[in-house]
Amino acid sequence: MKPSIPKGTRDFTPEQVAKRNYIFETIREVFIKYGYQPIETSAMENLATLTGKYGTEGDKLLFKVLNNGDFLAKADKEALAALDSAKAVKSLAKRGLRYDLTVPFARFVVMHRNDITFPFKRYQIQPVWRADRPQKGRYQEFYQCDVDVVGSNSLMYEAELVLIYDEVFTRLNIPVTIKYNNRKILEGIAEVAGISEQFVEMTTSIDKLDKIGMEGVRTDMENRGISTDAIDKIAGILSIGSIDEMRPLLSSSDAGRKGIEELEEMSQYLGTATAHNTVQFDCTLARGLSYYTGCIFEVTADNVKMGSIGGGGRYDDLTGTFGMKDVSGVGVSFGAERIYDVMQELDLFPKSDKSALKVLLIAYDKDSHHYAFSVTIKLREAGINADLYPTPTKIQKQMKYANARKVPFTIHIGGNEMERGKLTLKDMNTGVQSSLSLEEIINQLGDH
RNA sequence: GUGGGUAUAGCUCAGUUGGUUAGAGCGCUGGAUUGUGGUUCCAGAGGUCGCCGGUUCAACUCCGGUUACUCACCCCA
Repeated sequence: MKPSIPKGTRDFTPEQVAKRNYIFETIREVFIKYGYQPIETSAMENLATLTGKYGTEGDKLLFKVLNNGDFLAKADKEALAALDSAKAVKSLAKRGLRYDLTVPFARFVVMHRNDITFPFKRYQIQPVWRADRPQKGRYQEFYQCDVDVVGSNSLMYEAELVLIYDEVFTRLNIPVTIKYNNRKILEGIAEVAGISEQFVEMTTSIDKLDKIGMEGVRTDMENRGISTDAIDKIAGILSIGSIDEMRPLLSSSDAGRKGIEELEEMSQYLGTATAHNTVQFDCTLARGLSYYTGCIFEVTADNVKMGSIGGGGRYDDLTGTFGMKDVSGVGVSFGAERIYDVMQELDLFPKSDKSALKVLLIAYDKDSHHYAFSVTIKLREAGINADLYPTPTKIQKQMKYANARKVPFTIHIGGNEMERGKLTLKDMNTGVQSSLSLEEIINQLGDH
């Protein structure tokens, strides 16, 4: 059969894995430095845990895991006869693949509440699955790097998460803009415009601003049934750039005032820190229809045309659906796949790879091949990534292999080397060869 | 869910208004080369032209269907 992989999935070559690990490790190091602890959850969740958490659209994108055994015997015969897939699936699949890391985390918190000390700071770097139509920068299996803290209302954490964004992208050498807003400010805008009941329509529309422009948003809001009066008011407020100018316009709204208060407190915490990237207030930032209730964040790469490479915010009642009330959380996510694409485009990956092979040994005959193997063992004991070509075949062929492996050094061992007890070390970049003892070679390669 | 595009060698792709034995580059294998690679030269292996049907004397080529992949929209990371 012709080999293939499911749509929206990918294989990764050794080179790609090295680059991806570089991103994951950088993110992980920063998370740990800020006091976050790792958790992991199973790829599969009970379907009931997942359904209803992502809206009707999200439910359609859940991967279901078919029940084992004679699953048809226990299936909902009526639903099957009626060809009602949505109804029948409940009796066919009791498990599904996780859609994001936030809902499994909420479940985790509730289930382990007795073992957790709050505020609980956790990070999680794992793949998630969505049965979406794949396209550029969008896959059915992709990694999320989430960092959240639950069990505290302190706006210190909002500031901390901004600093985490700043540090990660500084370390990765990606210039970014970190935008923030507050859901309560958007609520305030809706209230002032007199369309509180159309809040969801308004935010969905505003979220598209950078894509379709203000005129596009106006017509989109019209199509969603928002009055032109309200649209004028909303457009007027959105054109404002600073929190100070916004304050008087939202003074009549409780939510609006609270939102501004929260942003100011976050700014105070941030005030003492120096960010390397642009951190700016953007009242047009809306972030879809998710569960966010307070501050929201979004990160975009400067100089590259790409969707957001990170986002997150405050959610007041994430664990509520699992029966644990009044637990506030705030968190952000890093889009590892898109970060990879950005770094690839800007050529930001480090050239040297510590995990790559350092030296390949080449033997000229059977005797020296055995000798070379013992040298290989000694090099490995000295902590040097070393490999020996499996047979003492034609040198040309062995050198070709060395090139393919992109190894920076080769060690040649034949009768001459064995007699003199000195090995021939070749620098593959310069072509320079030198006759050295094993100790000298270990010293030289160990330094690099 | 809606709408485009593509499908030919392991990979990237050519293939003339339909015409007889379907090509190139890269890669692979062997050789030129008895202790030295990235360059060069020679030779070789490798294809039911995605699948099914239709039109035609004749289909990789035209038409219909189908499947897969892909891009964009919706939504999202």
